[in-house]
Amino acid sequence: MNRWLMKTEPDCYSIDDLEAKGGPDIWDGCRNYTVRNFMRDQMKPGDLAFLYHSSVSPAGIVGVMRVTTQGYPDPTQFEPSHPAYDPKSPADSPRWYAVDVELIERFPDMVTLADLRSRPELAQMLVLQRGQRLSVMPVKEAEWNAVLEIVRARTP
DNA sequence: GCCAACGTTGGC
DNA sequence: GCCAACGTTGGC
Repeated sequence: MNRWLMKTEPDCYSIDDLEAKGGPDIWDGCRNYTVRNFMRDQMKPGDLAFLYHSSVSPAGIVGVMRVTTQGYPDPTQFEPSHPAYDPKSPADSPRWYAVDVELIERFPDMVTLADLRSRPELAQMLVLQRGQRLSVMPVKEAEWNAVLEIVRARTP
């Protein structure tokens, strides 16, 4: 099982939207080749992912999701009205991929970037690295557990 | 709104 | 295939 961190701007799609869905929803719109490769080649049903809210203050992790599908072609790349429409993506060889995810835990409080940076054991976590912009990135098991420890320590 | 970092594009 | 210009991300 792999572990991931998946970023979204909550103004666009938030944990509230996923919770309101009441089940799996598509994680679409990613237009970066490294992320595409993760989704197409490495993400599997049963993988877990932190749900991260970016471009808000503070930014941070707000919950845990489970991946419910393998990667499959992102339908939004073929929708001219969609902001992430890609007219150059061949229909017979789609360029962009999506997965489905479901919410399995909503944290009582966001684990903010400042919270993460306060933990020496998370110093190497990718989301904390300078210039790191991937919207989907792998998380090491030890890092995963350390984040959950922060959450559990707050929840008697 | 600033700006560092990095990905993508396109001319050559 | 190089690399300068440009665009985007995303924290601050």
